[in-house]
Amino acid sequence: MARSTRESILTAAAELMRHRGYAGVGMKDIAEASGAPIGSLYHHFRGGKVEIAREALTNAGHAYGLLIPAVVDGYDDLGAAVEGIFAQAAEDMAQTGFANMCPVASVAGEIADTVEELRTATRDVFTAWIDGGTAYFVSRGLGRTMGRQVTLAIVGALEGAFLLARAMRDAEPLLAAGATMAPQFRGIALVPPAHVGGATRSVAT
Amino acid sequence: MARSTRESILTAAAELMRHRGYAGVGMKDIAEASGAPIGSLYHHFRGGKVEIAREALTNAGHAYGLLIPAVVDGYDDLGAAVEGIFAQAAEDMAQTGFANMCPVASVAGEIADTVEELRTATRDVFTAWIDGGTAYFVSRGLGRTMGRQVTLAIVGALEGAFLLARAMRDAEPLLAAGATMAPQFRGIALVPPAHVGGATRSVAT
DNA sequence: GTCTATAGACAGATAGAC
DNA sequence: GTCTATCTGTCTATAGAC
Repeated sequence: MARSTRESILTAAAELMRHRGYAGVGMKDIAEASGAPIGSLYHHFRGGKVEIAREALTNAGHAYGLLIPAVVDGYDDLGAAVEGIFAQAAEDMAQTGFANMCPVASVAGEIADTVEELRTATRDVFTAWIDGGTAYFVSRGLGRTMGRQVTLAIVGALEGAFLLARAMRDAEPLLAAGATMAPQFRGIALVPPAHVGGATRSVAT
Repeated sequence: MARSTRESILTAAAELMRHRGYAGVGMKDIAEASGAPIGSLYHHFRGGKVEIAREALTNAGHAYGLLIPAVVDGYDDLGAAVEGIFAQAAEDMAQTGFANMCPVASVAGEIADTVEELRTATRDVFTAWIDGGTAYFVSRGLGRTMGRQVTLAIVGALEGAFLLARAMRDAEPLLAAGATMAPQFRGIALVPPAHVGGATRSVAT
């Protein structure tokens, strides 16, 4: 899965931080999980823990940014698409024993006021999601303003519902979010996706 | 503000964890911020850091659970109320320099898979919010099913939008959430609140 | 570029004087 | 019930052999 040492360090860090956040993960944990000794971590990432986290979050963020468009590709009605996103998320969560999907969210709340370099990293990930989602919805025929608002609402509701679902070990918050947001958009048509299709959905990091 | 030593320890812990999460706050930090020496922390909380966090989160959770009903009290239309909640949240956030409103959310994502005692504490807080919110909306004339779904959706969307807003240092996610959810509920009437009025909105812990 | 050993600071927790 | 001194373990980071 991970060819280089560098890569295995990043995937190990992302996986650990997804579960335990930033401060809860030690360099020793990352070393053990990646199979690399501590020295290698500092050899590949001279910036230490912060740099590892920054790159791990950025990589994971890019991967997760593809998920929403991949799911929406299968729908031609915005309301149905929104419902599908949350239903898919609920299913994934239940299958993974309610572990959070994305390390970015786990870390973002913890470091927003303290580690500026990581705050900007999470901000950049969120911004990329929102800009990318907006562009995607525009390509599916929505107006730019509406595309952006829908993307912001979906991403925000997803992250919050994940938080509740993890703490409660129950998918109800995700389903309630979908059920509440979807009717609003029912009847709004999406034009067929322009690209050929490629992107497949993948849950694991 | 905080009379007893015990109380000042809990408010200091809640305030610190609101900004830095659980693992990011040390006992020494709590001691310094509360004015109590380390020994006092263990005298009052034999369970150590976990017990302090558990009680701090529970207390803060109760306080924040009153906020949504307090805001909604001022509205007689569900759509306007939903919009009001997010507008209010956006205003508060901007005023506090985008610090998260509630320590429960900051901590919940970090410990859901690792510190079971704190996970149940956050779960209990969320459950109390949802049950309390449902009961409140029922008292305002909504059906139980809809009241619960609306509460779940509001709480989830709020937490997620807070996360985005903190990372981005921008209130747009909160406003987008309100704008997206509100129209759905416009025209659904709320009967006047039963109680006399008392509860005033308070942002600080 | 890989890996070991360890420095130096700090964590959570405790004992016990007052 | 308050507070100090300290124990033990772990943290991030580094030095330097290979």
